[in-house]
Amino acid sequence: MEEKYSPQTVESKWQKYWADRDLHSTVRAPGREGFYCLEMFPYPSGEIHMGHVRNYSIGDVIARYKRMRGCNVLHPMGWDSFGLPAENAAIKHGVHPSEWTHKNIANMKRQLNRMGLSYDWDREVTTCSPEYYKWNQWFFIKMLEKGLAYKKFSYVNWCPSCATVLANEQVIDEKCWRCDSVVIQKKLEQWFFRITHYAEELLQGCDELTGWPERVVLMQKNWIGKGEGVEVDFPMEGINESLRIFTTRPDTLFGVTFMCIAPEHPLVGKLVRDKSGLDAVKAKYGKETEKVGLFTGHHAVNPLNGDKVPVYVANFVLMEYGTGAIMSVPAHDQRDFEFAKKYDIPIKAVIIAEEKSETRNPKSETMQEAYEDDGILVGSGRFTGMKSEVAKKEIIKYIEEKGLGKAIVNYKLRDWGISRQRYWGTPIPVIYCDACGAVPVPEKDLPVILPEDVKLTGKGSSPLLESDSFLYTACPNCGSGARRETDTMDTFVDSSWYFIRYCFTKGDIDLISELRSPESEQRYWMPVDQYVGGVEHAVLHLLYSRFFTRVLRDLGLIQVSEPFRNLLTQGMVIKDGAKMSKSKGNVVDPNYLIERYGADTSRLFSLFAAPPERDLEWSDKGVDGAHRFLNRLWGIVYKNQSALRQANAEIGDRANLRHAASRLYRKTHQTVKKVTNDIEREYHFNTAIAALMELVNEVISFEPASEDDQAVLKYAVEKLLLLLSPFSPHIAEELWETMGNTPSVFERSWPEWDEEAAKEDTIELVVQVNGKLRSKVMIPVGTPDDEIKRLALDDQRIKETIGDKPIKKVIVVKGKLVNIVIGE
RNA sequence: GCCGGUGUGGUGGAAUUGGCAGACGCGCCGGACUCAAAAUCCGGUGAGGGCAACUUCGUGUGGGUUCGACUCCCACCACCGGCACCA
Repeated sequence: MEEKYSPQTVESKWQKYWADRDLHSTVRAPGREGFYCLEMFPYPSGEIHMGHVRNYSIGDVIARYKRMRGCNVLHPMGWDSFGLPAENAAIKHGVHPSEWTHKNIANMKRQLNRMGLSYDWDREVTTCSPEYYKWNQWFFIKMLEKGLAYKKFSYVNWCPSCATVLANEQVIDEKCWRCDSVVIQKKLEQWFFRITHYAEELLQGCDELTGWPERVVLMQKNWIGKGEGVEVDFPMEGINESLRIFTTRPDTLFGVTFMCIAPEHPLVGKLVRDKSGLDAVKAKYGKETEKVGLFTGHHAVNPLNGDKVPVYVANFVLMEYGTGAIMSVPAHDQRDFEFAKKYDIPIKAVIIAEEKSETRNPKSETMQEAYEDDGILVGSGRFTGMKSEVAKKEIIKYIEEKGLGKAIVNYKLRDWGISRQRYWGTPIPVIYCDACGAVPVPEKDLPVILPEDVKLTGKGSSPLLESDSFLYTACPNCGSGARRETDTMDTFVDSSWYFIRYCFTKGDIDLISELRSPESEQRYWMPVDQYVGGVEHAVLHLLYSRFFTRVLRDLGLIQVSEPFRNLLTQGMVIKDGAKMSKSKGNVVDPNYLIERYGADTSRLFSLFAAPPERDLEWSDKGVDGAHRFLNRLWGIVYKNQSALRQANAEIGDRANLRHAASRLYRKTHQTVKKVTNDIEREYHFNTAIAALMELVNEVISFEPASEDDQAVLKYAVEKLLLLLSPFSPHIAEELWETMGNTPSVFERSWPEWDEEAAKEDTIELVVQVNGKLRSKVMIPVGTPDDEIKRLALDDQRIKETIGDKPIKKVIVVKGKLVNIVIGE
């Protein structure tokens, strides 16, 4: 054994050992409890960053811990390898996206292995390989059959100068990221996935996500945005039309004083004569906060009270939500209130607060702002006097009975637009034939291979239009000349089901037969037991995956509805108060860190500096501290190596141990207990590591003087190494072997603790007077309450504090403290 | 605006059920080793007062509940994140 700890030597030795023995590959073991541990796979940008180090260290601790607890652990890794950066590199450097991507994958795989992560590479997934994206295409075709995929016109970001579509991320301050031209919205025909079909189920399913952080579940609920209300038809006066509106506040129906419709509302053409006025409203559509309206000259009739109200076209009414038309109640909606003030429209209060007060119940004429709360109805015909809550139900009932409208549920969730006018993605498997229209590519012709002979210039629209061999084909229906769809799929499609692909080994498998098999591996592994990743995916990826899981379930391919049982969202890595980023120039390069300190130190620090879900403030000095800790541990084993090798494995009668040995023995059990509980309880690795540091401190101050002492020392160090191994696996293996044990440490079980051995025999009893600490008394564990009371009152300092004041009460908290309450 | 989160020493963070606030690490101070420095090791380290024993204050602010509050309740402030004309 070297005197000095050399991470490079130790780490490469054990990485080779693990690889040679295939220690991390997993096979299904029926009868043995499976545990599927998954971290979000990276985009192969070329280099790993500190966010990866943190994410994958967390996942690796969980995987290694669960293995030692006897679980059969599936811990796979792969590459989210379609996407824009590859294409940008091609435009900039002329290198093919495929070449660029595969080079990056090779480099990043080497880096991940250098971190000592326990992945089963036999299941590696690469989304840009035809054997993977073939199934994107297969799912697409099935979804098309089921009506879950469809095509419609939709707005996209369009740069007029580059003549191409931009992803939202490429639009910066409404300008093109490359040429700074103002981006416009262009209407194009796009493919969509009907995620709204599952809106209600995805919302209901949120309640089952008990292993997810509450805030993520909440974000999903808000994103789905369920709104329960009613649709009501307002007949138009003088023309044979009616205006259908949606409202969640039917209790305010009697307060309607005007109506608004969206500029794209179908009735606009019929109602509006003033084209320039309409254009003015359209110009202010969308993001503008200023409210602009145009009176159409027409009126609608409130079917509940017969009121004639003016109809406006307004810039703030969205065509995509509800019916694209609203009833406006200025007295009870702030936005309507502002609009009414601007255009001098009457305000009619129909709800008053339950508690009577001038400020809460201003007159309609003197209102300064809308009263948006619930209350009691006034001036609302037969519903006057009802509480809002009751009135909502009664009015909906009335409307339905009279055939004026119906109760309805709306969601903010929109269908998922998956078309991208980009090259580096999964080709959408559709062929356009003049005679037959849009025809799906038959299953037997899958995959539709992404062609290699494409020049990427960044100019023009979809790059696939450049490849004649790809573009021109025969119609699968009639055989006549046809063209392929040139759009590719959003890369979020790739990541919506990769966790299912991991259930099988890599290669060109027939995924569908595998899934359908009654013996299917997926039945054993799914759902993912622990998913670890950044919170930035709280809605998109995590929602799409939940959607896809349901789609696959309804196709009869999988059995679960929810893909991820437990979710851990780790915080960002921060330096100098900001997220690490190249533009801020505050990045720390993991390669440098690993080269200088080793993987064990890097892992240890990223786990120790903060609990996983919180942001981690980077500290170079903190890394030094973690490194010192491992050095100290190395020193202990080096200094005591012969004693550790030769000592008895068995400890004699505990009662015969001298005080220091007994103390260390107890501390060892306490540490096993604390580390285990900290990992089990929300993965609090930072406090688990702190406990290991405490044990190391104890071991260092322990001087073994007898055989019994040496046995205790050996016992303590062995437990210490087992407990440390998930965090810093290489050094744990090395020292484990040095002590004369057979590798691998990971083939040992996680240590158990003995509750009796962990117990202190004496405790320091805290004595308070009126809640203030006044003295401490050493007492044996198990001292009866009466005795504790007597000891506390007998204490010299307590006697002095109390003096001759009357004792009102004495409170004894078992094993902790005594509080003596005295009078003045 | 709506929803959520977080506020604790010089600093990252502990405090598991309402029971010793500041575990562990960093930094800093002092000491040992050294010609010297680095590394390492040992000791100290919330603030104020006191020679000292000790004592007062102290977990964003203000109130409350309790024998006892970082922890529970009410009101407020600051910062961070998500959504945002959603009818």
